[in-house]
Amino acid sequence: MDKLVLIDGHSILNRAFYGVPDLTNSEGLHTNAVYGFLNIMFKILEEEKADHLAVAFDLKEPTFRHKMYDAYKGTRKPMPEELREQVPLMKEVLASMNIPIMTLPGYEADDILGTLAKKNAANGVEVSVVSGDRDLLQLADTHIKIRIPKTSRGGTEIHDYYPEDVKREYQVTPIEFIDVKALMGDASDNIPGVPSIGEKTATNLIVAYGSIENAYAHLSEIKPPRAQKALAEHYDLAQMSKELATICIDCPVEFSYADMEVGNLYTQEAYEYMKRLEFKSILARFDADHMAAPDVASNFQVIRDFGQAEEIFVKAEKEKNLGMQLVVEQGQIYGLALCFGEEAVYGIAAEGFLTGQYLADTMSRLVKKAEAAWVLDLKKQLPYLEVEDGSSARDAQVAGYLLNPLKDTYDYDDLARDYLGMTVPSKADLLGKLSLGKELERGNEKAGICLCYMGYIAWKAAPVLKEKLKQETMWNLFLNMEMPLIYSLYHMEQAGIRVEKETLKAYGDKLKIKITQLEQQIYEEAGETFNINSPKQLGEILFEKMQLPHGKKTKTGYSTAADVLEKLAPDYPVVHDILEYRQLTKLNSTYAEGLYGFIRDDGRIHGTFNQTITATGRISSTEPNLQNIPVRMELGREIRKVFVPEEGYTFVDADYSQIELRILAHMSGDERLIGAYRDAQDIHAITASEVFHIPLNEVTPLQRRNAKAVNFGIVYGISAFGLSEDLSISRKEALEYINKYFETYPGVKKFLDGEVAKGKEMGYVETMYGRRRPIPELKSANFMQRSFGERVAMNSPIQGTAADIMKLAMIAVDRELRERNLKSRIVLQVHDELLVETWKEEQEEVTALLEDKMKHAAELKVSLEVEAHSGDNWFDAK
DNA sequence: GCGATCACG
DNA sequence: ACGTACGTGATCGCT
Repeated sequence: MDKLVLIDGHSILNRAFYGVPDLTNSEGLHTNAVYGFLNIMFKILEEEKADHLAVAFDLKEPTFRHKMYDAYKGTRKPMPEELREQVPLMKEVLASMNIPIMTLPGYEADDILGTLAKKNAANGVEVSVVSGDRDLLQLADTHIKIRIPKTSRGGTEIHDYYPEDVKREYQVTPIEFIDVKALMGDASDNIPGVPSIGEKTATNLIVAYGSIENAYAHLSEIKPPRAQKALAEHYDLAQMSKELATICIDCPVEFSYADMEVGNLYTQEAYEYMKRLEFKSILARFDADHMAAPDVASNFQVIRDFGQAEEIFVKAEKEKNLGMQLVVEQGQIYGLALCFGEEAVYGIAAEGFLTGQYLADTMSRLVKKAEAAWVLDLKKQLPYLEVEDGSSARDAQVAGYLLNPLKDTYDYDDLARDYLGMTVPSKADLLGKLSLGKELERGNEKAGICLCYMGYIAWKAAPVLKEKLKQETMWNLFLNMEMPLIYSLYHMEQAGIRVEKETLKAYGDKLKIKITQLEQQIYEEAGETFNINSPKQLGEILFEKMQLPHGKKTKTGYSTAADVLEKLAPDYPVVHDILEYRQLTKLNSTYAEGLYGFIRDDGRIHGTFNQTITATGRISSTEPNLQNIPVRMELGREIRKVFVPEEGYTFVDADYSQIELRILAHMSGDERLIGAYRDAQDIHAITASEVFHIPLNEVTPLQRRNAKAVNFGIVYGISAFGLSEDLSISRKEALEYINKYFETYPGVKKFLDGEVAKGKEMGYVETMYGRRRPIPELKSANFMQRSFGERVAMNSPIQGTAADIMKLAMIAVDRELRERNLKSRIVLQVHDELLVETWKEEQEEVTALLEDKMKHAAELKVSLEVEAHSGDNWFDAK
């Protein structure tokens, strides 16, 4: 079937500009609109499998509409500079892909689109018109689909309109839609409307009469009288507006169907553009066939012979800088990558005399001899190496994370792209879903190439990463915080935490009994059985069948979130039961059953602590997540009783007291807040006392609660809306609290404003230790995204500095435990808390050590306070 | 694969 | 006017 896609150039560019967070390439060019446009275009081309495509643009010169009406578009808002500069760029990029760009003197893009759409549809072509502008809906027809991209959270979704869809949404046909628009006017195009007729009245009139002309013919019947009078007085205006709003479908545009055929989009020229604009995801579309990338892989050598490997190792021993990579999967070693020059790139497979153990030992030896041995994901390789804290090993992925913590992955192909300007095939490109180790074993050539790339890129990117880290003053952070942390995290993972398997099972069984009871009760109360876990089904039962008053709605239906249900719980027993059911099923599936599956034969859970995930510098925990074990609710908290120390050991748990607020006091330098911490017993009460001007001993529990919420809000990047939600008060009241807080602590206000300003100017904010968080959203033209950026600018330096201090404390504690040859070991880190499995004879020493190292991890203008408790399970040690 | 929900700091 | 508190991960249902 013949298919044609027509794009409204300015409109989509505009959409993309406001929908995509600001992007800038290294030359400082703004690129977000072009990027968004291309993504929409590719998405549609793929969806439609269209073979014909063209993009229409407006010209600057006046059109027939201007001749008709002087003010037409005369007062249109000027385009922001960041967008304006992207228009010519967009055209160049389209031209580089041989996509026709259509303009026509005296006409707008709409007219070109209208003409081509109607003409081609009449010839049996299926036409899609892509625009952000709803005016185009008038073009919808049996064979013309209007496609309007909407930017939503996840990305862009495209809404499609055939005539019946227009009717469903606007109650009128596409042709009638013109009349509606003419009656109500359109400020964005400066089309005048009939005074006092708004969208509702206009729609009603056209639904009733079909057109302005026919409505006028039935003038005397028109209700309300206000509309009747308006139409009578302004009929000529309405008619002119209609002419202005009508898209021309027979303008003299000369593009034939054949002119719009899609050729090869992936030209060398286009490739160069995508590279220059740094559109990585789009570059990925240009497969290897279209690129003339230098063939680095021709130097790669896959080694399976012991003698050859030995010769290489002898050479490698003399090298200062190495790139290496030990391939380990499921406890087995499959190979070693080794690189020390452009022509010294080796992938050594574990085979015959080249055993895994031998390769690992060789790697350990080389790490010891080298000045710097760069690898990817050192922590994963440590179990097989004799490499310790202070070694020459450097992790290129962690370096990549410091340079840009917002990325999802730091694989060798990412590093190659970001720091070497090279497009190399990713592991998935080479092997798909196959495992590298297994393919290496099978002798798959591509696995050898993949292995070589790992070593090569680690080696090649190393000096670039080092230089960038130095330039951005993060080299020290890298070398003295992130690299040592790898070992602390590794030790913690190796240690694992003991979990009483049987007790956990019993806990789960207890939950399951109660769950079954509740389930039955809920079915009875609802009068039918359904899946309580399905928000969709639950919403229908509660808010349709049972007719409970609904609160918020989500995109997909009624919200059944806890905060909504809690409001209903006092009045409806079934809601109360559902809330309890939710709580219990959560505990059972995520914690009881979830954790059970992670208990290894040694009776312990060895989770993974990730160092390159968070935007702020915190670590994260997976498989399982040991940083979100319940504590706030009593029943959930019980689960901590199954986390126990080994025989002869006890738990010592130490956590920082309000570390983030203390950091705020220090970083802001606010004298009053610092003063508050000099004799801080209860910081929230002190805040209440100072903000509300009342003696400390007269602070009511409510005032304290409010002050606490404000303190939290400040750390999160305060907004009146957020605070009002949290406290269930009006926005005005929330704003008053905030203003009072800032009057009391002007230094804090100054600091937070300064961070936002710094973020806007530099594009990033930083922690006390120089860790950066880029905030592209701050430059967004979209209010929501920009506001988010502002909150992030206020929060990240605080949350990130707390993370830094905890990392320093962790490293210090771990080192000290080892240096003193103590048996005790850190088993968990939960952001402001360390849990140490402590040899009973060492309890006193370890407690003192923990307090000392944590308190003195940083010297701030206020003291860092640490609370330590001990117990024979995690519940009791809190 | 994604949204809704809910567990933590 | 816009529509939110900051940072995470696991599970479930559903397309």
